[in-house]
Amino acid sequence: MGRLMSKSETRDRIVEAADQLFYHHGFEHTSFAQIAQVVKISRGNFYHHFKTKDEILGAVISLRLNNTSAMLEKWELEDENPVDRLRSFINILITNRSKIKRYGCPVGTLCNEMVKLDHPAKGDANKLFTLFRIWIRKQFEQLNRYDDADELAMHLLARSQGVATLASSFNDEQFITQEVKRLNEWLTLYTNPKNT
Amino acid sequence: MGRLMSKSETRDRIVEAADQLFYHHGFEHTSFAQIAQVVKISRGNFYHHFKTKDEILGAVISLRLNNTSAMLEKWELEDENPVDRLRSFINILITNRSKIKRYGCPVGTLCNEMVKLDHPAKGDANKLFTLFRIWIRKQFEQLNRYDDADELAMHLLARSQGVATLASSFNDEQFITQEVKRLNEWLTLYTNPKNT
DNA sequence: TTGAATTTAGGACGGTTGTCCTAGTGTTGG
DNA sequence: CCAACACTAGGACAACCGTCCTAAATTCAA
Repeated sequence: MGRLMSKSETRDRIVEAADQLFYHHGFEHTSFAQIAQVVKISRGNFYHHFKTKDEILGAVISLRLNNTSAMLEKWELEDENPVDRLRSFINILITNRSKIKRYGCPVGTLCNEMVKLDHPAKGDANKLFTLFRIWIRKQFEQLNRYDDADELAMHLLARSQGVATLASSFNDEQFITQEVKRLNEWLTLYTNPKNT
Repeated sequence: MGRLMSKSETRDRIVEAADQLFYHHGFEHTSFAQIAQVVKISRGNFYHHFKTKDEILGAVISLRLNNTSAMLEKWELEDENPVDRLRSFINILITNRSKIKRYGCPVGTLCNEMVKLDHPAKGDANKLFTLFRIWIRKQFEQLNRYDDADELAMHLLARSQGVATLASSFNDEQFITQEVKRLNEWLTLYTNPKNT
């Protein structure tokens, strides 16, 4: 009767569904049953694709790492100078503002949960942050901020995280716009290469 | 044999244990069994003190609201001027840095979880943020920043949240010190009352 | 066309969860 | 001292969880 799907095809659909559900409702609060309902496969079928729930989590993190890498590389190509690239980073707050308002930052909230659960994948989830950290640091280095590039990168990351946390807690989208303006003003300070 | 404890006494011990466990492992991941183990009462005994788990959550939030209020009032009395009061606020990042490194901010992470669970107590948890928000706003108003007092309050809150999120994700205590220094420098800009 | 391999559905399983009931113990006021 | 009350322990309960097994359906190669 029904056509069977290739293993990898179904696998991808599972990972994509889990990705969304983990973001919307958290990892622990998402069950196999919910994922199965979205993907429209039977609960028992999971075992054929993933041995454990943690294995799905691993695949989701891996997917996000790939997507993030691709995004960062795209910015690297599209934008002429480091400041514009950093503005592209800041601008994801605007682009994703309605989702951020509802669910916060996908990276920050996942890391938060992993920390609370003391989950083995804690370190892998953090690689998402590290990806951004290194990329931002590189931009500041290109602005000749060799000494404090990493500090500036962490600062910018933290600012973004704070915006996402408060935006979702207060359900306030306008606050995102407000803070992005501040961030862009702050970034202007670093437009001109440092002298010395 | 053993002496019975008054209802309110046991109740308080339950709430305190739950408060810690919710902070360390999250609300959903904390079970009645775990709380019972800490308080050293039987699982079935809960029903006499709390009808549901959500009721415990309500009591925990209420406790935190009281503690926070008391802390803010104390700062209001102890510190001479608004800037020093704001520095007291910033300084909790230092005071609680080892716990923040391990578990993040108790307010932010709880609100995060409530949002993901779409929990009825979401609004109550957010009152914790609002408490800080109003208090910080008041300090900026006393610095004659009538127009943007609330914006500055939200900004300061967001900065603190970002620090807590990244500190726990990267398990980095030194980063807290680093950012607190930045925050204090930022605050210096507002030392002198605005002219107009 | 036949046989092996892949993909699927459905359900069993042991464990844990929050909730709730009941019997018994300790406490206290009359 | 006794009855009313407050508190507790232990376990029943249905529901759900992640995991895993088995058998049927589909696909594909020989």
